[in-house]
Amino acid sequence: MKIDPSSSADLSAQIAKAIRDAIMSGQLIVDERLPSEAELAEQFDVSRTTVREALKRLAAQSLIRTQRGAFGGAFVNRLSFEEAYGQQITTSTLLLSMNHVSFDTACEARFALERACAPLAATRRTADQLATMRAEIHRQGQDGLSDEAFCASDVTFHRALVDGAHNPVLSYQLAGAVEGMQPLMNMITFTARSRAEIIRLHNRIADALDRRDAGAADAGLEALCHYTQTLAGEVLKTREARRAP
Amino acid sequence: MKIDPSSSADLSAQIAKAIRDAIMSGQLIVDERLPSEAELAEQFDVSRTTVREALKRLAAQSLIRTQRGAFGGAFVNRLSFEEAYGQQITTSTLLLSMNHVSFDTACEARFALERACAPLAATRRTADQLATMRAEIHRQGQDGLSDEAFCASDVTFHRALVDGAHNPVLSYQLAGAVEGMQPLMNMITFTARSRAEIIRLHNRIADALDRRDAGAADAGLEALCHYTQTLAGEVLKTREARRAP
DNA sequence: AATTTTCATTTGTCAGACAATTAAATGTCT
DNA sequence: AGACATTTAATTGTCTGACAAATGAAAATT
Repeated sequence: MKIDPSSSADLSAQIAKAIRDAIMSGQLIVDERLPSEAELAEQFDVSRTTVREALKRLAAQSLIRTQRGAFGGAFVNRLSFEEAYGQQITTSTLLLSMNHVSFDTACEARFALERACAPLAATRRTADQLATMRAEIHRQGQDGLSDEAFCASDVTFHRALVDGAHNPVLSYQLAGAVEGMQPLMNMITFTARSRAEIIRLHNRIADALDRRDAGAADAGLEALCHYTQTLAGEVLKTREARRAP
Repeated sequence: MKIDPSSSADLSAQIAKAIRDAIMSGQLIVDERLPSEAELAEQFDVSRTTVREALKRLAAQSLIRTQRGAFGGAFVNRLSFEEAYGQQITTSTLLLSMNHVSFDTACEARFALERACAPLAATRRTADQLATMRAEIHRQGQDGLSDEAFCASDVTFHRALVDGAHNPVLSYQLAGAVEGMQPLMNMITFTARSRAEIIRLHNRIADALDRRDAGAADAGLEALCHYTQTLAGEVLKTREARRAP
């Protein structure tokens, strides 16, 4: 492996890219041990410091893991769904918060994706997922629940719905869409009346999945999407009125 | 900011987490300059080396960018859709290839998500997206096209469809689903007959979007999903028969 | 045979140095 | 005064050399 010294990029970035490419192309396979830092430093003709910075970049993407001690080293990491969820959520959250994505756009995307899961969930959902959804609906009706806790319960409810499709790839993709929206959802103040309406729609969706009725589940999600956007629209209108009376 | 020395994790990982949390919670805003490496080293009571490794971790996630020279430093980066696409694709690709995700599962997820875009694309697609789709269909019919080139054109076609929904959040999410599947799609050998059938279905979808007929577009995608899975099933069956005759 | 000790290897951290870059500050000339 | 060249200070990028900490293998001991 060699590095282009004429490139303007940092050496550590170039080395990270070279190793990343090797992993993605299959030249380095899962659990394979990379050469030691000292060996890599020699191969790339850079200092150990630079190699280490490159390895930290890869570790940040969960592409490698490191272990100290003799027979330790850096190993190609099997990217787990668990780790991938985390990264998806981090990226999605920041993407939404940093790019002035409107509530409507994010909401539309989230529910469009969630509705894609509905037919599969109607067919495949187990008693387990249904129980989670019912439990969260119950929690959402409790008195003294903060808006944050209500939103968190909402996320759990929807993740159970998505998991009902029993497709890990869908669950992974939806993790970003559902959890990434939480900060935006947290901006809404949920009145007792709006909570009641959301709970009603949640029940409608849970009932539909209970009956394995894909069409009804989809309609319930559509209604929930519409209601959420209406709610957000009202909150926004109120705020603007308060700012410029 | 302080660091827990009793924790087992690397100092650089802890520092990276502390800064990442500050960014995600809004304590550090976009384009804000972080303290210099020397200052951070003093604040966290570690060496500059360790701080640098932490910053490289954050840079790998596109959370910060660095600039040399006086008045340079590390700045909180506005995560662009562009950068997020890239990370999504990297993560999705590795996730699929490293976890023995079956073709059917990946295919199901991809088309479920894509069908979520269809109704929006039928309403909002511009002439631009339609032109891209038609052009790619034309390319797909050319003689002497390699399987890889055919797949690449397929990706472009589907991304145009997704972009037709004119929802950047959807486009971002689908980038992972569509492009992450490319290595799996590349494993299929496309015969002249199967290419013709795929082109027929692509035309059917493009026609539906042309007419702004959401139902027909959805049906076309469903048919394409089914055909793709059939095709993959046959390829798999052939390979197994060859391995154990 | 089981246990303890030693040892070599490897990553994690540190201190100090210098190169490269860059924008501001300063100086110089017209 | 304004345009241009030079200096300067701050900051990241890289290197060197060192030591600590962890860890599994091998050797020594019981």
